[in-house]
Amino acid sequence: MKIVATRFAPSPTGPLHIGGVRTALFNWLYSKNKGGKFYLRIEDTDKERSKEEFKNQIINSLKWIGINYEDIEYIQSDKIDEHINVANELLKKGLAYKCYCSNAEIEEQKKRAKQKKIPYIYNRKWRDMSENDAPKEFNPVIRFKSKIDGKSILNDLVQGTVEIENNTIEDFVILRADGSPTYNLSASVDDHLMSMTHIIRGDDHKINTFKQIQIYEAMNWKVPSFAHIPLIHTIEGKKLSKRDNASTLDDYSKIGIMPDALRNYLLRLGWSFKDKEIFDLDESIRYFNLEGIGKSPSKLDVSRIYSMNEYYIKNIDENDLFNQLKTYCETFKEAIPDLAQIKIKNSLHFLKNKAKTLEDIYKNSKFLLNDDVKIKKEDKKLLDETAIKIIKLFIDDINKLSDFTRETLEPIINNIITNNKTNFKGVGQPLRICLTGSKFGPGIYDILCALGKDEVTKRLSQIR
RNA sequence: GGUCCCUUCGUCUAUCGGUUAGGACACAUGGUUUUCAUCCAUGAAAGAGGGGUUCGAUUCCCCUAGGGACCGCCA
Repeated sequence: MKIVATRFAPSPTGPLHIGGVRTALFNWLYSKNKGGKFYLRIEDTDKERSKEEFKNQIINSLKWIGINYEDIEYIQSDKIDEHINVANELLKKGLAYKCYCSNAEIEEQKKRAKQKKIPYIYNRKWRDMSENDAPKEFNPVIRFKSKIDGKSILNDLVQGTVEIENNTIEDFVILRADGSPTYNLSASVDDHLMSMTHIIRGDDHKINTFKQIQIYEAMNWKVPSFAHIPLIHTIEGKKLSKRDNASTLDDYSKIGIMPDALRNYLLRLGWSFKDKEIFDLDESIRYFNLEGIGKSPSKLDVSRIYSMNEYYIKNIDENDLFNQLKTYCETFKEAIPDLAQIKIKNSLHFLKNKAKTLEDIYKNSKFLLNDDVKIKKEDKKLLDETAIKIIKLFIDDINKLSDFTRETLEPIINNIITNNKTNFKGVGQPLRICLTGSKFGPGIYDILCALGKDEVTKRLSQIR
């Protein structure tokens, strides 16, 4: 039994978006589930548009979400010579041919087809023409001699049996006029060279698959299994593209979405395992299969990403959460000062209760991060005479306290409430504003205890 | 226009001929929490339409409608 090998083969012509990440995830999970290998191959044969920065973005995205690939980094352009050799071999075998049609000629045919409203397909003009008739002025392209009669059948692992009439597939170009290989050639040669057993990719590749299978067969190579997964659609129902906003992993990491949460979300988008919603990493690998992939495209729902992230915030180990928060703050906000680290770590149990993202936790913990409290004008109005009076009473009361805990603070606040004929809000709100600079935030006892007696006294004393 | 694919609550989905069509997110209401949120409970919410096959169809088949992908010397 051959070991399962899958790959993710993006082209570095734009940032990797969330749909591509899901394709990578499915490939990775499938191979891990089978105890196989997973590779990354950078398809950079479009020299014009391929950029180093995109390649790095792709690699960083995979790293961030935890998809690790085999060490060997495949760069498609390294193998161009081998692609060309295969083209020449096909030529020699009579399974490919030189086509001397000019661009203008092809364009003209396309235009005519459009006018007549008939589908354009290259007319195979040079398929059987002699090279003696070839014009000398320009270089030919090499076209693959595609099957004309009958139909081809693809036993797709997701889509089932897909049939297509062979005459709808044209004699596609495998070598350009400048001698460089095209996608369908390069991809099949590379997949063969890399011994891929399963090719899992977006179903926008389905037609390519019929072309590529023909190359495999022409070369007498073993044809891998194919699985075409439905694309992810935008909320408008269109194919997700690089231009859509909130589509790269960076867009999510910068708002404080955690990799595991996004991985879990992406896994459940278009794939299911009974009613199970939460899959930790091990479970993802253990349960992943191709049978669970649905056939219809699914829409990206950001609110589910948030709620998944919220679930992870509330349920993962707090040390883990803290480390992720620390990295997040360093990267996107401000580094957490050493002194504040322990305070925040100890306060995580309540800070995270109000958070859907790491950014929310950061905002909730701002009052611990720096000690100068800025009070907004509108909030300042709430600090009227009675409020100030209550704060002063509170300072006096806690002064006597040796123990600064919820248990000792509760009676103090309750006393102030009764003595001043007010309610909890009447005490809690001014305290909160003075201590944190905000009307909203963690519970008042949580704030008090997290800051400690000295800091509370200090902050409250500045108010007048 | 041609080829191929898809169609269950708003969204992601469960159901492998017999269910009061289930769950999750979002939404609404109520409760807990002496703010906000969390949490808990409850509720509203779906088989595109039409034909078959069958004792019985969401499930199998066909047609229609709607949606999508592809149709490059891009990948």
